[in-house]
Amino acid sequence: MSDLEVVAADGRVIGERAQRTRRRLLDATARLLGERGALGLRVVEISRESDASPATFYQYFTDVTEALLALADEATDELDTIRALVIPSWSGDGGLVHARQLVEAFVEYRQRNRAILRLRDLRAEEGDGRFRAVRQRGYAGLMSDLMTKVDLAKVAGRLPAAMNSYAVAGAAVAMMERLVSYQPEFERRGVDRESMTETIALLLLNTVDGALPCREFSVRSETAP
Amino acid sequence: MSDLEVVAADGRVIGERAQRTRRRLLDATARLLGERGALGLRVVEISRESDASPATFYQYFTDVTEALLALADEATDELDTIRALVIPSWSGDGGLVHARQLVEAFVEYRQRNRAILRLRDLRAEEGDGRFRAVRQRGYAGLMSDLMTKVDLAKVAGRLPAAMNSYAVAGAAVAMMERLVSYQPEFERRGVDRESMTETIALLLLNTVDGALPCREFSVRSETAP
DNA sequence: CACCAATCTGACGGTTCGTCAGATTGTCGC
DNA sequence: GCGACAATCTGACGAACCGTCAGATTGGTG
Repeated sequence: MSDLEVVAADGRVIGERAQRTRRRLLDATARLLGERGALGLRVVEISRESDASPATFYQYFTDVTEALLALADEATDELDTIRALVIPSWSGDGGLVHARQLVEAFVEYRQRNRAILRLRDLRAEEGDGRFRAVRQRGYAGLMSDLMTKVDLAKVAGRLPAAMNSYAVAGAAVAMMERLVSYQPEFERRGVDRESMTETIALLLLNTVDGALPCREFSVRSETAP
Repeated sequence: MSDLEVVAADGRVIGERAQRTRRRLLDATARLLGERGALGLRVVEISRESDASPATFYQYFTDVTEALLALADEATDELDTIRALVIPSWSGDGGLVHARQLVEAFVEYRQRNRAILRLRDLRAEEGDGRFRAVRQRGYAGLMSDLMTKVDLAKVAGRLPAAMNSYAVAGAAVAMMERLVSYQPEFERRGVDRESMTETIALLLLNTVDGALPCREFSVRSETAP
């Protein structure tokens, strides 16, 4: 969650002008992160791009990591808008449509914020608790919704009861993320984006809901006793 | 593939003593990468850890990135030993056993090399062609084997023909990788590692082979005309 | 032991980092 | 319009790291 009152590095609440400066610094950080990559970020360059002095940067952030955390926080907030797409039931004929919508929205979100999300996930996996908490917060809603679907499918016998819902939901998210990071590879292989989206939507449906409703492919399931 | 003749930064072939020095530098780089993370690597520190001067480091690598590339290359080579596990057929009762073996071997490999593989994948996704090539080389074999399985399942009607085999194989790998990166989260939730492995093995089987052979869960599929 | 090639390093100019004390800017009462 | 005060910004600095020389050290060979 973003702070209601924006504060400087020393915790002091800041005014309107300072907020604009802080914003310029954040925007420059995001831009340079995209251009130079995670390891190419320099405070001097961020300051230059923001028409500010390095000292100004340190007035709002104790270091580059803190600025990146703020950006990760903002990008994470956005994901909640996608959650609504998981709510409708995926059973029946409309299931694939819903799944496709989710995949498309997720990929678009992830693509648009790829640089900062990549960094957030790296730092989280490297064990930085702050980034881990942000990532956790971002996924919590989506994961929880997906787990509900998995549990329903388990009860209906379309998925084995032995499956761990959390692992299944995690795998589902992983598949969608992979679609983003492999997109250049896909294009190199001449596979168009739509076909990829469709495939992942099918896999998602199969993984989370246990059903593969296709014209040329029908599955009949028998529930457990 | 590793160079047959180890060379210095200027391309000169180096002798035995120099190779030991280079190895010390690489080992220190790997150690520090694990401790400090991708952004905490300093040439001075690598040198200190290796009982060498910074100048020595630059005799073997033009920069830190080149040392990391060498490490990524080594870690990538290892994956080929896992490939054999994908070969046996997953159809029938033994399928789950084979899938589980693959998941376990893959997770162990990925866990052991997590720091350098994380970095390799980050740099690859950031667009660095050298890291991208290494990653590509690492996945090529495994992906190709998985795609073969997907194609067989498609022909047998257990998977929709509309699915793109490359995307399915990519999704399968993504699921296994996620198991590694989420392991701390799993543990925090009190879910034991074995249950996770089992779930991913089931998903893998379902995703790549189109079958979910479980005691309390049976699927009957009708092939397309 | 003298020599040579391979290997290593001290030391340097250049850059970035993070932190002051002090300069600049904006606002408010008059 | 004009002080005065608080908020905001910055020049400048010591410390650390980077990457590169020329020259020192090492180990083997005749």
